[in-house]
Amino acid sequence: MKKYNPQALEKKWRPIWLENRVYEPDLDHATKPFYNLMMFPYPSAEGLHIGSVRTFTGVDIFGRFKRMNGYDVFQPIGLDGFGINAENYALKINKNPKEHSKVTEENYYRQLGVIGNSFAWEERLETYSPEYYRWTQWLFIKLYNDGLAYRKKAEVNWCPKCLTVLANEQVIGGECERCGTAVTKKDIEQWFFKITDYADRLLVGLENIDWTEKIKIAQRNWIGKSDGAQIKFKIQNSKFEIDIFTTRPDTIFGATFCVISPELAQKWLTAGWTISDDARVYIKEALARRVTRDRHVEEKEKTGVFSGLNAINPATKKEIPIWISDYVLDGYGTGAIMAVPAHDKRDFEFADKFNLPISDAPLVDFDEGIQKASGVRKTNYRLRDWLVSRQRYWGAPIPMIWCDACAGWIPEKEENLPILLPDVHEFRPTGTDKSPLANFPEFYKTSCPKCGADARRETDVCDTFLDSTLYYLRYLDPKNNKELFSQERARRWLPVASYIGGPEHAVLHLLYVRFISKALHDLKLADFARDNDGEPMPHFRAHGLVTKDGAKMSKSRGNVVNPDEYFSVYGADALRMYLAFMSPLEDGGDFRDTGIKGITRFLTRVWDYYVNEARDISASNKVTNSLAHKTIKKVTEDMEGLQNNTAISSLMVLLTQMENDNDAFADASFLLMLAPFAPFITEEIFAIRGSRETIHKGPWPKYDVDKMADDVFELVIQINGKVRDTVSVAINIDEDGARTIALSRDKIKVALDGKDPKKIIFIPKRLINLVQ
RNA sequence: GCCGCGGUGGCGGAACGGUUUACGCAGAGGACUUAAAAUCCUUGGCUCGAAAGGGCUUGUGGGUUCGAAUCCCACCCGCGGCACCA
Repeated sequence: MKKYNPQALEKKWRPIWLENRVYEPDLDHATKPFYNLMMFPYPSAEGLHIGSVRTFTGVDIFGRFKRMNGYDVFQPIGLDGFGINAENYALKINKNPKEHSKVTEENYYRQLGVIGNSFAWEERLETYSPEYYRWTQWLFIKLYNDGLAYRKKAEVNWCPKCLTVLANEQVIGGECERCGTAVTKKDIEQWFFKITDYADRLLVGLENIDWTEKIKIAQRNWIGKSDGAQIKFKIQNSKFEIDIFTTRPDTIFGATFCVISPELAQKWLTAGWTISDDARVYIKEALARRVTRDRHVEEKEKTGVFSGLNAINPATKKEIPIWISDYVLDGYGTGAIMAVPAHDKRDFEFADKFNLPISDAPLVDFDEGIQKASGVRKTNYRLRDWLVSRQRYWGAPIPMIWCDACAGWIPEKEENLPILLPDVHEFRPTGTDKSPLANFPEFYKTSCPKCGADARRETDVCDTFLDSTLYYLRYLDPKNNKELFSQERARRWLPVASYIGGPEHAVLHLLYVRFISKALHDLKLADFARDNDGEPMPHFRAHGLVTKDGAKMSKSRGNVVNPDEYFSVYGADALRMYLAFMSPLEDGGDFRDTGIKGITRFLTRVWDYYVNEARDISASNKVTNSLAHKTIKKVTEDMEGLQNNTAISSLMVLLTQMENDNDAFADASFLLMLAPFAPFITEEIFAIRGSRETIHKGPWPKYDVDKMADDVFELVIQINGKVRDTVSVAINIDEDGARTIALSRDKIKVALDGKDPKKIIFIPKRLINLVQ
C-alpha cells in the first residue's frame, strides 16, 4: 500500500520538468503557436495572495489543456515591478527599492514555481531591469518623434498621498486608483501621450474583438463619443462670436441663453473684453474653487453670473444673455453651450434658479437644426490625453532633455539608452511638482544630444502603465538587445491567443495597451493583426475577484490570505483544484478553506485507484463506457469555456462510476483529463504505471458521439406538468409505448382518478405529460 | 440619473423551456476503533404527517406555455461602469 504524498511528488517533478524543458515552446519554429497570456503581477512585499494564485492556476489549467491538445503553448511570466507600491514598501523598511526588488522577485518566483504552473521560465522579465526599461524609454522617444508625446501646462490630477500627478484613468470616482485618497487639482506642466488621436479607432476596434462585454462597455463609456454640432453665436454689439457644442441641434429654437465656463470667461477677460465686475469676482472664485475640489464628486447647487454680454441665437435671431457658470466644463467641446431649459435638466435647473427665460419652441430635425443655425457636424470625445510623467523615483526615467541653447526638448539618442535610474540615498517623493531625481545634479546635468551645449535631463519618471504596454512583445524576445522584439516571432505568435486579467484594468492597462499597439503599427514598428488594426489581444476574459469575509483582500483590512500554508499542508494539486472548483474563472467568490478536504479525498481516491489497485492504463484499453465518452465531451467543452468547476465535478462523477464498475474504463483518459488540474499526481501515476513520456503533452482524449448513447433513460411522468412518477424505459420508446407504460403505473392510475387525459405531451428521451 | 450584470438549500455552486438543488463542503445516523483522527455506508430544501403520502419552494407580483429558475412585463435588493461631458 503506497501512500499519496503530494509534497514528495512536487519536489520530484518540478526540477525534471525544468530540465526537460517541457513548457518551453520553440519560439522560432512552432507550428501551432498559442500565446496564453495572463496579466503579469504587480508585486507587493507580501507576495502572492490567494486570489492571484487562483487566476494563475486558472490560466495555467487552460494553457495545459491547449498544450495537451497539440498546441505550442507559450505561457510566460514576469513582474510589473516598477511603481509606488514597491517604492512605498522600500521606504518603509528604509531600503532602496532596487535592492528590495530582488527580495520580492525571489519570493514571487518561488511561489509561482510552487503552484506547478507551466511557465516558460526562460523568457521571464522584470520591468525594472535596465534591459527592459530601455525599451520603455525607446518607446517614449518614438512617440515623441512622431508627435504623439508632448508637454503641456494643464489642470491635472494630483494625489496628495502618493505625491504625484495621475492620469484621468487613475482617478476612480474622484479618488486615487492606488490608494483611495481624494484627488486634487494642480496647474502644472506635464508630459502627455496623444491617446485622443486614437479615440475613434479605439472605439471602432472594440467591434472586432472577443472581449467580455462588460469591459467593452466600460471602454466605450470612457471614450465617450458624442455626435453633435458646433454652432457660432454672434455677440451683440461686437465683432466676436462664441462657438458652442451641442448634441441637440434639433433644440436650437429653444435655446434661450448661453453659458460659458469660468476658464473661457477668464480668457475673454485676458483678451480685454468688457465683463461686469460681478462676473470678474465670480470667475476668480470659481477658478480658485476648482484647484482644491473635484467638481465631479457630488451634485451641487449651481452657481453662476451674468457676463454682461448678449448673443444672438442664429436660428431665432433673438438676443439672449451669456452667463458664466462652472456647470459648463472647460476642456470638453468648446467650453461654451447653448442652454435649452425646456429639453435639458441641468439647463432647466439653472434657468429656474436665475429666472432665465424658458421657451417651448418645437423641435426640428437634427440636420435642419444645424442648417438653420449655420453650424457644422462635430464629434467630441470624453477621453483625454494620457498623462504619463510621475514625480516619483521608482520608474523608468523619461529620456528627454531640455536644452536652453536649442530652446526646446530634445530626445536622448537611442544608442545612449537605457538612461539608468541612479542609485541614490534619498528617493523620497518631494511633494512638489518635481521628482526626487531633481535633487541630483549628477543625474540631470548632461549635454544636449543635438547641439552639445549644457542641458538638463527630465527628472520625472514614466507611469508604470507605460511599462505594461510592451511586456507581451518583450516576452517574445527578452534578451534581444538590438530591438524590442523580433518581427518574425511577433508574426508567428501575435496577436495574443488568450488574455486573462483583472476587470479593474478595463480602462487602464487594457486601453493603454491597445493604444500603444496601434501607435507602433502606425510607426511601422510592429506588424501583426494588420487586418484588425493591430489589436494586440483579440480574446480577453476578465477573471472574478476573490474576497475574504466579503471584502476585497488588502493589507490594511488584515484579510489577505497567504497561499503558502495551503501549499505546505494540502499540496499544490489540491490547492489548484480547490481554487478551480470554487466557481467559474470569470466569477469570483469569497475564499473559505472548508471544502479543500473534499479535493484531497478525491485525489487520494485517484491515487488508490491507479496505484494501489494497479490499473492498467495502456492504450489498448479503449474507452468503452458511454459515461466516459460523455465526460470527455463535457470536460473538453467546459475547459474551453473556462468552466473548470463543472469539468472537475464531471471527473468526480466519472471516478465514482469507475470505482463501482470495476475495470470499465481504467485507461489513461481519466488521468489525461485530470492532468491540467493536478499536474503532479497525474505525472507520478503515469510514471508508476510505466510511461516514459510526460503526461503533459497529451494527447487529449477523444470522444465518440456514437458511443455516448444509452440504452435506457428515466422517463418522467407528469400530470398537468407535475412530476408524479419516473420509470426506466428503452431509449427509443415512442409516444404510444410511453403512454401505455405511464397509464399502467399504480401511482398514475390513482392520480388520474379514472379520468382520461385530454392531451398528451411526449418529449423523447425525457418525459410524458398527461394533461387533464 | 443613464448603461450593464446578478439575486437558486446552512455554504460554494449546478441546471439556463422538461424530475430545481449535479458536484463538493458542513450537518445527522451507522460501521471500523479501547477512544479519537482517517476511511467507508446511509441520509440530506422547507413544511404537514407515526407512515404511506400531500402541500410549498429559484428576490416580489403578474403574464405566456401542457410545462418557467430559464421567455415577457412591472417592481424590490445587491454589484460594476459613466455621471453638471451639453
